[in-house]
Amino acid sequence: MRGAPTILHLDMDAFYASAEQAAKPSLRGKPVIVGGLGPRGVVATASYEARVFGVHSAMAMAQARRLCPNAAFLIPRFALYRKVSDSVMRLLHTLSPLVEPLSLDEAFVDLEAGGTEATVEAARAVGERLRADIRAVTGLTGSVGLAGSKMLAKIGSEQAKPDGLVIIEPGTERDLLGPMSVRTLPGVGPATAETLRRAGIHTVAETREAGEAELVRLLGRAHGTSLFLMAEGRDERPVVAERDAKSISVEDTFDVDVTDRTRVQLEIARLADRCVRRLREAGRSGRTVVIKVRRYDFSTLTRSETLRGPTDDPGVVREAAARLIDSVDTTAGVRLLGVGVSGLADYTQEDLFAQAAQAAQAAKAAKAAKAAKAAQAAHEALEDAGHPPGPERPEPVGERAEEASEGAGKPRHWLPGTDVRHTDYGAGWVQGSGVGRVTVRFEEPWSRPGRVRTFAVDDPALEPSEPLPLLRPDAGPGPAPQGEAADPSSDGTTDPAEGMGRDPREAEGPDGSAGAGGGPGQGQGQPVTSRP
DNA sequence: TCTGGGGTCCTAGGACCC
DNA sequence: TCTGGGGTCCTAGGACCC
Repeated sequence: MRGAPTILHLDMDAFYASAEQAAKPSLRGKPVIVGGLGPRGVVATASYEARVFGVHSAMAMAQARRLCPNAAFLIPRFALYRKVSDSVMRLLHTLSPLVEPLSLDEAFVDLEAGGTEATVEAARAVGERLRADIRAVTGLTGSVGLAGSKMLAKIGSEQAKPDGLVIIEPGTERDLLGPMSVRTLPGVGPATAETLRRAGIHTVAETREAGEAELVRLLGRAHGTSLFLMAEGRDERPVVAERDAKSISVEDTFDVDVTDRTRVQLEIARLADRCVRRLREAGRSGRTVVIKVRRYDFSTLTRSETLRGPTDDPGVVREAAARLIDSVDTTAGVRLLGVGVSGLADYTQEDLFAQAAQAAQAAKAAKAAKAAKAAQAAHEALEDAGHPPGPERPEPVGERAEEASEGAGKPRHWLPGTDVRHTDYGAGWVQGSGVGRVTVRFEEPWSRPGRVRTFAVDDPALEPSEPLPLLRPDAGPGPAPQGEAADPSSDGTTDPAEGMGRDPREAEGPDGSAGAGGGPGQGQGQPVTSRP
């Protein structure tokens, strides 16, 4: 606990949905729901307009559609969010070297380590300037919490939402926390809340009164003690920058449960390859291979195997994963499969060869030993199950053959929300598709709301394209505008929400680039100030 | 049309070792 | 031949977070 509110927590407001609204002028002021669009998708982020209807993160997409049928439903565009996130994180690094990102849209900053004076006034000034800079650089809004600890800074940013700043002054923590729900405290989810509720504990004050011993009895050592400290407003966790990942994993939920054993094995092999690709991109290698299986009834299990040494060899990981799935009964159907690697080691350029050779050798040895064991186990299992042991080599079925040739025929899937470019109409995004047609809205982040046109899905004039930046790139020469764009127009009087919800029919034709507004380059802040 | 995908941390039991 | 006491590693599961 610090005597001054020098721990800052930034949380971007409805991040994915706001980014989509900034990118798509026709969606501003309207409900936007970003998430998986398949039959088993969930909501990643709902815009504030959609939240009014009761839509929230992690809700099944099907339910969101029932609650808010008129929303725009879009798939996430992580490439765009990462870019925006990077520029926000760069701004945070100008405040302090100690920045701890929690996700693409959230981070702690230790202002004290950045030399900010330890006073309420100085902290507030830094927080407000940051908010203005974020708006100027990204066109989006973020909320800021400032306090003497991480927990309270985070509670502060939550209270500040949307588009605000809250300071929790040191000394006021206990009184502030007392009446709040115990769910407010970090680490208290549905299960813990239920355990506490059964013990008659609902608020932070009641948690405090229960005492540490009782909390430890209810929740175990680590959880109990940390909860007691949090309830007292005591939180000494430091802001930690640059934490290395400890595991890397990939998983897929299938639209329909998979029962075919061959398909299960194929999917596991694909996931293993994807996982290794990610591993290599991160320049790491790992020693423990984990598979994850979620069955038809949502029950989930994991199986893991630790190799003799770290590897980033796709063959080694694929084979380990294959052995692991062999031990799992999937006959009733699986809804999800996953492959992960943990026990990560750095994989540096110098010892690349030595390490690779060593890992390969170790893996080989482990493989030989395990393979013998696995073969024996498999043999027994088969006999138990009443199957004749023997080399079953199922042929690929038709389904697989089709999948394999999918790339060649190029049947294009136009997913709602994705970027496209048309040779005549320019940049736009897919609004929907079906029965051989695709509907595209032609607009750019800095244009007025655009027009909709419909094409055949295989129209050669239509191509997938990259996300455009949210603010019009500076056309002129010279340095890119940055932080000190604390210009007077950033004081909140020109809200990016203005000019929203305009009738698309008013918009000018999709003649493209030279369109509306524009303004004298960037740094002015607002993504769109178009007016009638 | 119930329930994504990518992580972190903790617990607990058994193996193994000194 | 009734139970030692830790430590560490591995595996599996679960809670939680965004």
